Order: sequence, then structure tokens, then C-alpha cells
Amino acid sequence: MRNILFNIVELKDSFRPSEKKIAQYILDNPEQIVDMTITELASACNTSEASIVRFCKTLNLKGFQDLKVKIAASLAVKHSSLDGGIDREDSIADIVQKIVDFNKEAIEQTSHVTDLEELERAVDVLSNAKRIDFCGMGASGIVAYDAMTKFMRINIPCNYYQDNHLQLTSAANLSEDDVAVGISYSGTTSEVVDVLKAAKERSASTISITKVGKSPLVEVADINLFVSSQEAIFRMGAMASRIAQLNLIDILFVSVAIKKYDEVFEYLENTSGATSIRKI
Amino acid sequence: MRNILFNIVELKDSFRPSEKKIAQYILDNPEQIVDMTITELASACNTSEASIVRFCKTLNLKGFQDLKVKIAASLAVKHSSLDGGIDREDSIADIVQKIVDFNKEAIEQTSHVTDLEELERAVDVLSNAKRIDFCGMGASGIVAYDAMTKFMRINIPCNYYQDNHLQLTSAANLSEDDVAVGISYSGTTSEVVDVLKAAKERSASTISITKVGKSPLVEVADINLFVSSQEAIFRMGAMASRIAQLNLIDILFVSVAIKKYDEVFEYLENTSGATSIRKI
DNA sequence: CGATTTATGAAAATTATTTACAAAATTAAT
DNA sequence: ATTAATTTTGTAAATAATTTTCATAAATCG
Repeated sequence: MRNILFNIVELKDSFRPSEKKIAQYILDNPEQIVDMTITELASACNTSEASIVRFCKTLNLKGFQDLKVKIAASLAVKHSSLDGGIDREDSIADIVQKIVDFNKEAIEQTSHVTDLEELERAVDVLSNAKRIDFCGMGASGIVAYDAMTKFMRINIPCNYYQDNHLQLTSAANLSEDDVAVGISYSGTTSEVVDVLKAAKERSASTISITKVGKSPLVEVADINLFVSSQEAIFRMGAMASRIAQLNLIDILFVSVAIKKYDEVFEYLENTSGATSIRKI
Repeated sequence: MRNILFNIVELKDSFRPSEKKIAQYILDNPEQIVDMTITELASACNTSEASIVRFCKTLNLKGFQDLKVKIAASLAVKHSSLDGGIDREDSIADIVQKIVDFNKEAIEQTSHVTDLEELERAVDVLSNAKRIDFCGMGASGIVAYDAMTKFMRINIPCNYYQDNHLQLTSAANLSEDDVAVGISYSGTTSEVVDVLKAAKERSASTISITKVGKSPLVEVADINLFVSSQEAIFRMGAMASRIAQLNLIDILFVSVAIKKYDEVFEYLENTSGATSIRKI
């Protein structure tokens, strides 16, 4: 996890009031922070040292010193110019460059908002799953579908249904050895939330994949995985986030495959043969 | 500000004995320093806190905290390592970093293998299309599906069928104002080739999306778009290529949307409203 | 509206950093 | 080789910074 400033922007909405003040001050004066003491920062933010420390802990940092070090590191990295967005004056070459930068950035951000411990837990339950149900609607359905095609390859029984009734029926038949993965960029898709609730009722493990921050889906899931919530470019729905989600699926898949290396190796050989008959 | 580590190397000869020990330790373990206290560093260097402080002053730094901040900033220069591939000894953090690098690389490659003129032609025919059929099997089906969900948003009638018979039926009903987009990583998927052949028979425009190189699909399509063919990591199917393909779809979509800016603007507003009722 | 949870800051406790100073080591001069 | 001067160093005290505790205030919930 590297760019702490970006992290702060992302989490801003979920901060407590005093934390918001601190976040704002830091984002307004990042280069000053590294030269300030906790007491100076506290008074500059009209808050207390304790709140600064809590703020650091909220960010999963060891303490104020850690914050300073992370900010110093963040400031040393320069950003590609994605700010302007895409407009009608842009040439095809411009658009290619911007979309490329944008999608690369979305993937990069994933690693910054990824909680490795949470990821590890997800890999654990997925590795031990007797069956996995992937659930997502609309664009997130693509991600769920992609996940299914991948995990099928290593012989883990898994489902993805487009129809919410089928999703619910399937979830209602899960057991405690099974896993339901709910994918929703906003975290508010009621169908997905309902499926995870149904899965939970059956004592199955539940994993969410959403944008950073609180949401109904995050509330209901046992394990929460996040992708970046920056969707500034052009006026369109969750475009880059979908690539970030797929990137996360790749990570989960490879991690599970590595964990089950010996048995999986064989399956990959088999399915590689299967798709070489009908290349995709 | 100069890179402090570089600075230390330069000044090394002019240091006092105890300072040399400190300098050596810092250069040997720069990433550890930022997590150490002055006491820890002193004992690690077999010297005293006072010497550390003097060392900092020698470097014209305010003190030990300043040293940590400067080192953190120096370390924030990037290092990506894709060489080794992923193996069972890799930690979760390693896997995350490698997949992230890998997928970013796949996207970056897209822009290098993209023929802008060919892309421009593709954008032209897509912009003028009365109807678009997207066709792909397996993992490429995900890309076709994604493309459909996007182009639907700007009110271009389009189809994606999983069933090859339906794909062929749909293609058989295309006219010369329509476009068929065939997606296949290898370019050899017979179903996709057949669909484009059927489309061509009906005088529809045909676009292929494949890895670079000759293939049956490239032979049959009017316009050929390529993604990079690097698939070195881990032993698995076209994993990163799918992200590269999606990136290409993003480019096509945004380019078409920009081209039809005025009318499209309104549609995006509408569909944005539609999905805010049911957030994905 | 009361009960419970959550958020906050003052102050205490802890920990880290810096400084002062004396001892040790080194150097230079006889 | 011995001594004085100088430089370097570590200990311990002083200072400063950070973290924790805890009581209270604010917000939220039933």
C-alpha cells in the first residue's frame, strides 16, 4: 500500500468529523505535514493530539510518525495527468493515451486500497470452498462471470446466474463450507445484498467486492475487498472500476491457484487442452 | 531536494568513524530505517543516539525525524518486477504486485500495437452503425458482453448472444449499415470466424479484436484491432489479454461517444439516472 | 424522551529525541 | 615517549513528542 494521500481522499466520506478536518488539512498542505509535530497539526486542525493518533490508526498506520513517513513517500511520486478528463477536442491518439493511463491508474489504485489481511482471509475461504457462488448485476455481472470462468478452470464448483431468482435459489442451497461472492461497485445493489444475506443465513462465508467505503453490501459480508472509487474521467458509469474489479479477481484466482498448487496444476493442464480444441 | 541516500554515499568519506557505521547501515537497510526509533538504530549500528543526531546534523537535517522523512521520499521511486512470473513461494503481497504490474503492462502494450488509422476506421463504422453485433466465446464473451452494455448506454442497438446459433441467426439479419465485431484472443475461434463470415455475406462491416499476428479471424475482418500477445505469467489462459481487450473496448466506446457527443450526452444522462435507481 | 453508542479532548503516561557533559580516543608538539 | 590539545564518542539528564486513558459531550437509536 503506497499512496497515502490517495487513500485519504478515498476514505474521506467514512471519516469522523474531527478526522475529516484532519484529512482536509493534510490534503490542503501535504508538504507541510512532514515538518510538523503532532501538537502543531492538532492545533492547526483545531482538534486534539488524540484525534490525530486515532486518525492514523483509522488509516491502519502505526502512528503519527508513520503518517509523516507515508506522506513523504507519497509526495515523492509524481502523477500522470489524468485530471482534465476527455473532451471532444481530443484526437483518437489522445483518447487512447488517456484511457490507457486511466485504466492503468485504476489497477494501480487497487493495490493501494487493498487490505492484505482481508485478502488473505478471502483467499483462505475460497481455497477451502466446496462451492462458490458469484453474484453481480449489470456491469458487475461481467466480473462475476469472469470469476466463474476462472475458478471453473481449477475445478472448484461455482455458479454465476444472471437471473436474480436463480441467484437466490442457489444461495439458499449453500452450506457452511461454501462461499458467496457479492460484486457491486456501489455496494448498494439490493439483489446482490439479498443474495449475500441468503448465503449468510445458510452459514456460508460471504465476500464483498465494492468501492472503498461503507455500504449495505459491506455491512452484510464477512470479508470485504475494495477497489478504488475514482471515476472522474468522462461522464460514464463505473468504467475503470470494472477493470479494477477484474484485476482483483485475477489476484484472487492466482492466489487460490498458488495455494492449491499441486492439485490445480493438473487442472490447468487439462483445461488448457480443452480450450486448445476450441480456442477463445 | 537531492536524494538523501545518494547524498550519504557522496559524503561517506568525510564522515567520522561512528557516522560511517551509521551511513553503512542506512545504505544497507534503507527501508528499515523509516520504521525504527533512534534508539533502535543506535543499537543496530553499535553506536549511540547522540551520534545518530550528530550524523543528521552533519547531513544538514533538522534531526532524526527529518532523516526518516527524507529517506522515505528517496525510497518512493518505483520498481516493478515482472521477470520471474508467479511461483508458490510468493506472498500475497508479491502476487498483488505482480498481477497489478502485469495487467498494467498488458494495457500499456495495447497502445503500442494499436494502429491509429485502423482504430479511426473502426470508430467511424461504429459511429454510423444502425446496429452492432458483438461476438465472442468463453473469456472473450465477457468482452463482447461488456461492449454491449457500454454501447447500449449511448442508444446504439446492439446484441451479444452466448449461443452460437443465435449469434449466427442475428448475423444473418445484418444489413450494410450494421457492424459485426468478432472478439477472439487467438483469432482462431471458429464460431466467431463463422459469425463474421455470415455478417460479411450480408455486406455488414466487420471488425476483429485479436492478438497481434495473422489468424483466420483477421483474414475475414475488414478492420483489425490488436492487443498485445504477451501472456508469460503463470500458466493460465488469456488472462491479461482480456483486460487489454476491455481496455480496447473502452477506447472504442469513448471514441464513438465523443464523436457523437451531442446526442450521446443526453443518453448518458438518461442511463445514469436509470442505473441510479438500481446501482450496479 | 431516555438509553446506548460513538466521538472527542484534557491530562497522564509513555516513549522518543535532543542536549549537556565528561570520558575516551586521537592527534600534534615537544 | 609524554603531555596537551583536540576531536570523537557514549551516558545520562532534560526536553519534547507521542500515545493512552478516561471522563464527558454529542449523536444515534429504539
